[in-house]
Amino acid sequence: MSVNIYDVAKRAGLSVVTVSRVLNNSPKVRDYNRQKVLKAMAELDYKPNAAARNLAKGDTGMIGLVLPAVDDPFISQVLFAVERAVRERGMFLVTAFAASDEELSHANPGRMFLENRVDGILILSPIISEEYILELKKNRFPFVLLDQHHSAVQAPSVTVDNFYGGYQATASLIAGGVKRIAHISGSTIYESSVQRLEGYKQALRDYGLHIDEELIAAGNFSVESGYKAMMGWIELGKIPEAVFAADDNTAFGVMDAASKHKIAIPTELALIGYDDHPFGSMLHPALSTVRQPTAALGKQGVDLLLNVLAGKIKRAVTITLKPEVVLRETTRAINRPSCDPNYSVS
Amino acid sequence: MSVNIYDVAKRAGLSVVTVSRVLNNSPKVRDYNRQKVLKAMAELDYKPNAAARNLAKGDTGMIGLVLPAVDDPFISQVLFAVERAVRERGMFLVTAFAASDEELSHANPGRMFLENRVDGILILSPIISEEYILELKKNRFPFVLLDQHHSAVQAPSVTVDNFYGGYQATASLIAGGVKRIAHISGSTIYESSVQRLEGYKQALRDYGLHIDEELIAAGNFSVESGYKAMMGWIELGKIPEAVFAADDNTAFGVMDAASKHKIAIPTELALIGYDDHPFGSMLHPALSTVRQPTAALGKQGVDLLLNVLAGKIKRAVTITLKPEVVLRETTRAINRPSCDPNYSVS
DNA sequence: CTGAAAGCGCTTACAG
DNA sequence: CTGAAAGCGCTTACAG
Repeated sequence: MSVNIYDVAKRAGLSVVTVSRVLNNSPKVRDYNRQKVLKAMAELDYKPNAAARNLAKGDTGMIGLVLPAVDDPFISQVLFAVERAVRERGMFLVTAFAASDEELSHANPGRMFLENRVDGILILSPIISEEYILELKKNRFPFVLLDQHHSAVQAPSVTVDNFYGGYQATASLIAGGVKRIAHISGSTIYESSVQRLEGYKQALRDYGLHIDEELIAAGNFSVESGYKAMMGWIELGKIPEAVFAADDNTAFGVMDAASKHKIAIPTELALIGYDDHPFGSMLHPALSTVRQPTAALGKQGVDLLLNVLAGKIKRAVTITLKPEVVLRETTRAINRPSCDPNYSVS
Repeated sequence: MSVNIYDVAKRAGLSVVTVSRVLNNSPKVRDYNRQKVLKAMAELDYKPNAAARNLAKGDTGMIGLVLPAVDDPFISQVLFAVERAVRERGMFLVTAFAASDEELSHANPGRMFLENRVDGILILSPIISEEYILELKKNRFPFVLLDQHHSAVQAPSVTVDNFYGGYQATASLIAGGVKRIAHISGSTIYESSVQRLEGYKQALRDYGLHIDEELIAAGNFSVESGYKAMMGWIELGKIPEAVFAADDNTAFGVMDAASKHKIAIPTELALIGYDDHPFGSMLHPALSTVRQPTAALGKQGVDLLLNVLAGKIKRAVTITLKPEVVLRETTRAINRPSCDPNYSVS
């Protein structure tokens, strides 16, 4: 129907093999001939057919990304980073969103590798069944896990150190001179939530502070859960001096509750979130937070998958990235003696 | 390398044609034979090769979506809807994010159709050069515009009625009994911003209210622009009774400023946003807004593109969807005589 | 550096 | 309802 490699070859007065070589930037084509081919291509408005190419080469030039259908800045940022990395390598990104865990584990990614649609897949999801991963392994379908921890199954993955993030967030609060530091966790079915909580506890211990279970509230990464937790403490008359929220959404809820009850931030209540939600920097006061290395997560995930595809990876490698604390206005100045037990805030 | 249609045919004791028919759910295969093929496929763990299929059939089974690399609930929701619609039709979604207008108009979508990677593309972008669309038309590459208006170029598209949305938002404020209604616009390089502004003005006119240019601020769909606009009016001592913000981000900025200056919402200031950002319903008070028909936009966009691909569309059709006002707590009760000029709020 | 030939794994008329 | 044959548009050894 449309112009193909034979048309180009004929017009250039050369063979299809040469045309193919020009297409693939093979160095062994006489420059004079290369020009002839290029000219013929332009004149005929030739567009290579990806399907034919894939069939002949045995790959698809496409990478799949399985991710939750959730409007969340962390997810979005990783998605952008993955797409960019894939594009920069001349490939394309096929996205499969999963609205539910069920979809995630089965229907969606299944379709991709069952039809050889993509060369490999990246899986960005807080939860995914181990059986599913085992099936991927059994089928020898190349994949890389993003921001995911599986103790039982060995698989190539790129993760972020949530324990470190929780620890640093808490430590930066402590450095501001506060002592009664609360935490509102994320859903504890997620390993990341558990790790952030553990980091929080460890920081408290390391600085000789008491771990008060009443100041640890169960949240679920939502504005609402932050609001409710804070309201709970207010009603109890047990208002903490500082809150480490498991994510920025939760922190926004805390700010909302504090605002409603005229609790001044950061003087009466210091606050730090997690994820560096774009809103955080625009609020008054601007929210301190822990920034995840989303760009690196996406890029390194793609690189790792490409290495798996190239057969360069022998065993299950795990790359661990570190998040970074971003101090803005909801935490107090930290250039103070952070470990002086006699120091107290005026 | 892996098992192909011949292996299946041999094992089933039938020809590849029959196997192919089973693969394509052709009705003219004796059920007994169909079972034999299915059994052979299962036993061999056969996976059809998409590239071979595409090459033989002449299509790719993939739809491309070009969209801005922006973390915005409207964009995300349309993306989810498009992916779902594409998936429900047994196809796959290839996403191309554009970080800049330059990327949007050229590099990205160009790659998709230049290599016949997808059967057609959907373009979701506030701005896109007309030359680019013209080029798509010249190349006869199937595409559909989403939420985009081009006066000069005729193209199949699905849009949302922003004039209507702006009008209804303003009218619902008026119904609450307020008179001095301000507007903070979106970037006016976007047609949608202009339309919302026009709808606002028309509503004011229709209800006999004065259009005060000082109460129309230029924003840019950001929290910051809402904050600044509101702070501007506060400093001027010219605080409006109500604000129609061009989007929820802008409205959040207004809430932030109001909270800082202890301006009570909705009693002292009524407020309505646009887009139905998930945060809106979680704030206290919960934000009234205008909900965009994102699910329908995505679904109908895909349907339209599929019709274009099937050759069912003759000329440039434009489907226009209507947004819907969602009243929550930042606007006042509307069961009041909305058009009574003598009515005033206590 | 260039090209003839075979092959990638399907589908599509066509004939039976 | 079933199958032999040709074809989709490329790439890859192999030979020269």
